[in-house]
Amino acid sequence: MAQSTPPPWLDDQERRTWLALITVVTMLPSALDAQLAPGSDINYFEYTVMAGLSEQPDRTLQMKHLALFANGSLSRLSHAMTRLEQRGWVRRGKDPTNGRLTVATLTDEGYDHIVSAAPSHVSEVRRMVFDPLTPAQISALEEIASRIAAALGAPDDPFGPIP
Amino acid sequence: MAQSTPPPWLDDQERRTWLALITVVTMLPSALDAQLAPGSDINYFEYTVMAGLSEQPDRTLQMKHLALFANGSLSRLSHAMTRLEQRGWVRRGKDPTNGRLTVATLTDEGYDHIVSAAPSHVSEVRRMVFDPLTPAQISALEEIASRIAAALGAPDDPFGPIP
DNA sequence: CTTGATAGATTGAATGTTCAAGCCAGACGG
DNA sequence: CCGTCTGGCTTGAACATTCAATCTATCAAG
Repeated sequence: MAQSTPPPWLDDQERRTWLALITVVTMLPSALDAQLAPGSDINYFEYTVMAGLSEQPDRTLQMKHLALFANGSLSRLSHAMTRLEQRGWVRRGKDPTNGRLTVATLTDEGYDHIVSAAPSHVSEVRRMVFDPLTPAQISALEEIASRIAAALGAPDDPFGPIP
Repeated sequence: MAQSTPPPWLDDQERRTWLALITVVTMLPSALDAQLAPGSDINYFEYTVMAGLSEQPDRTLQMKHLALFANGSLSRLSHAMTRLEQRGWVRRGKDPTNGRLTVATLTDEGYDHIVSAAPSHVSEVRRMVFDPLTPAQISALEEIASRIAAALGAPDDPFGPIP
């Protein structure tokens, strides 16, 4: 009985799709950084961190959950926090209820800064991603990206279980 | 007459889509690197460079075109070539017909190496991207990613005009 | 010719990310 | 209690990428 072995190479359709996807995957991050840096002096990862905090009660979140939300390692977040802390946009402190947890807080200055950075950032996202797509394609993209994200091992809820 | 101003914020649907897309965009590169590094000692960018060369006549291409194909800057490529050259997988030389062009060539050792790295790489791409999707979704993704890539300013033909 | 301008490519310094090691507080078992 | 273990976080060094400066070969103009 012939074992059905997984098809080894990509066919033409898959090849074209892969090429287009990988182009987006490599160009989108630099495009986001390029838009944020001139006016706001932050990169996209730092933007995500601050935006994540701004939506939390007390604009505060534990490092671990923040890292998960921003799709980054704890180490990367820690370094980023050091930079943001030096600029006074963010603050770290021990969780009073549990001394081994660290919580990150967005300062007022940080809040002002992210609020001023947001509009042009959002409109750039819109221009690059949503404007070129039809409503049906946007809906299709949600499902497609979710499936790939799942195959990559992404957690279902970006904030994870917050006890 | 009310000017139709561009909608400032993302609605729920767009938000979910953006979240899923950005998760893919941030996780896919590290997943590709993680798969390649252990067995092959290269990152995805270096893989793309060598794979691109392997498909050219004489396994040779000019630096500029190679950079375009690999979605990277000339500087990034130059640094990568230095690393690959030190391992003997690639070679640089001046184009005899035009002394200010540099051509990159994949060596036999480089060819062997990329050939041995390819199967597991491709099957990982398949597992992460194509297996989770239906044929209709793959086809939709091609169009969607192409449109976004165009909005990001990607050239139509990844090899560009090669004179 | 000679000069200037420009495209292709390289280089080194600055910046950001990853990786591995280490630190500290609390939980757990004796 | 006391020691060990573990999870959360930080740190510094190694590595890759970006950015700006530089170099070189060609081309165009005078």
